[in-house]
Amino acid sequence: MTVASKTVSDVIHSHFGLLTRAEKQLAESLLDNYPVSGLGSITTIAENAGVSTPTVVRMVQKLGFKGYPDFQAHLHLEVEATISNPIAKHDRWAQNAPGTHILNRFADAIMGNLRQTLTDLDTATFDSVASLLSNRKRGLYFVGGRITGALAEYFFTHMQVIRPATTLLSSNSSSWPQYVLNMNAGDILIIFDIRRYEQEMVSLATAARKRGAEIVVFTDQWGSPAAKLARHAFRVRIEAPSAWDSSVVTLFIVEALIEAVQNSTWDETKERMKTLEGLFEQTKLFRKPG
Amino acid sequence: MTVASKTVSDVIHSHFGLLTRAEKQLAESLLDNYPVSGLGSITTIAENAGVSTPTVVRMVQKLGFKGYPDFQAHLHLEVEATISNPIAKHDRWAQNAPGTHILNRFADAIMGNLRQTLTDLDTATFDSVASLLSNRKRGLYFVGGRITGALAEYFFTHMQVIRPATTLLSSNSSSWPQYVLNMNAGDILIIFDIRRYEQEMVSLATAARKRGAEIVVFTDQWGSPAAKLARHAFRVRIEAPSAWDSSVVTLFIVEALIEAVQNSTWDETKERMKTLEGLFEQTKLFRKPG
DNA sequence: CATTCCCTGAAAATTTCTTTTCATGACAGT
DNA sequence: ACTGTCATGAAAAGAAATTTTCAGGGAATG
Repeated sequence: MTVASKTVSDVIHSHFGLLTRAEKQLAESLLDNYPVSGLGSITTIAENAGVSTPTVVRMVQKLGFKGYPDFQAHLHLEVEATISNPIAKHDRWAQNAPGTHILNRFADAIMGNLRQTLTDLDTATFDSVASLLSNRKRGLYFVGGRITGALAEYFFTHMQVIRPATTLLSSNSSSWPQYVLNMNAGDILIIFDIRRYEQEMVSLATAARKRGAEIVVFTDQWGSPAAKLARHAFRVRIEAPSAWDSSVVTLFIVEALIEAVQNSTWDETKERMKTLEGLFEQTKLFRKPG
Repeated sequence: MTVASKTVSDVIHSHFGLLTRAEKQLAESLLDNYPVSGLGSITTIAENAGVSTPTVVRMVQKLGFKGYPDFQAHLHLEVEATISNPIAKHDRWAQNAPGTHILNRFADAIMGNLRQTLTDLDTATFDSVASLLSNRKRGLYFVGGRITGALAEYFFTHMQVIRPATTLLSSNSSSWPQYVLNMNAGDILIIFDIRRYEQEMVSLATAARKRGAEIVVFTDQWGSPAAKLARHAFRVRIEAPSAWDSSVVTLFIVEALIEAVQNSTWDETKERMKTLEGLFEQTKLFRKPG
């Protein structure tokens, strides 16, 4: 094979599937902090990756290099190309693409959203919500709109594993009254409502409040009307260089909450997850193999 | 002497007057294309400078380094500092919270994931996939697993607005054969498969391939087995300070793709969205006000 | 349960790199 | 011109890195 035109990183990726366990471990170590991680001697990088030097030799040969020195020479060329090219000085995220590539523009926007959201976010709110969701006596109800329904589902799927009494409301508002009927005082309704706010969300929130439920809202910086009825609201920045809004930061908050809840009830959660594993295994036995 | 705070370049400059003819020659060779020129072995840089290796040793010792390896280690650190660190690391993202707050730790992790993913990502792959998805003659099929199903749904919901012929497969694998039956050659199957890879995904991918479908896989850095059958695969970093993997960066790629597709077919999409608006309005009229 | 295959790292063998030694030659001062 | 000093690189010695060999071990297969 010819290695000339492709970067070492490319070569590693294109061969990744063919690598063995120790080799994958090494490859990851190399790609982590690439390409600087490959600057040292074969002994050094073997140690950093936790593999033996023969593994290094075998892998670089498998990748098509003559030997470690050859491999390193290619890396040096790349380092040189990266450093000596002033434009490449990381005003861009994705290499080998213009700074105006959609990936780079998106990355900039998401960074800004994340920073702004976290600046505005009150960590006390976050902690309070995490604590609310950790309380197993409270039932959880998740609901999202047309677009945000997927986020609600994502949140629900995780919480369902972590704790009992979690319910995902259908995106179809006609079925909501039945869910409200089942809500008890102290239950929590988690609403995702991003702009083009859905009118029905307010009705749902009002009805839930009447049943004594607490409301947590994920919305954008302008605020869903449902946020006014909420005990806690997360105002997330959603701007993207796109005709669509970005849910990346919202998902970020959701994942952080999942971890916070899981962490605060780990002992109980651990048991649940073990049991779940068992159930999955059983389910597999019921099925015919692929 | 301590070399810690000063760069190697500084040290060379400050000692330049004390250097002999051959050493000055070597020093200039090093400063030319600094610091990359010092990456190779002592033999290499001696040759490049046109001096002998003992001259190199004598000079670096004169500069205060223990020996050539010591000298080179310092250079490596400088190269690393120059290359990495594209965005200054925030000691804390969320104000008024300790740096160890889950939000801050999560933000660090996601930033690392995003950076790493974009470094590894081939923009040509991204563009190819965007182009594939933009082709309205190709039917689109989305499928995800237990956790990633929400991502598939999110992607699907957007693409459904942007273009016709999009289908979301149920997470339940028993219904997949019927979908495969409807696939035509050239159709595209978008698979989300993150670790704890689901065995059925490979079967699905194989079956789809037999029907002539192209496969695009979203997976993690270790790679779903289904990725081997794929025309294109996105390897996304998913590590988080959590018992769960993070889907944030995956969602990022999805959103960027949505925008890329939408952008490349804006004229057609615009019409569709207008029509859709109208349909939503109509639906509202059918309902009683909340 | 035996067998095969292949990954893996310890250790040896080999190559390369780094340092030291030392002879040569240039130059300055006498 | 003689002598001492010092820079310089060839070559040897020493150290480290790289590659190869090989045996143990684990997973897959029959």
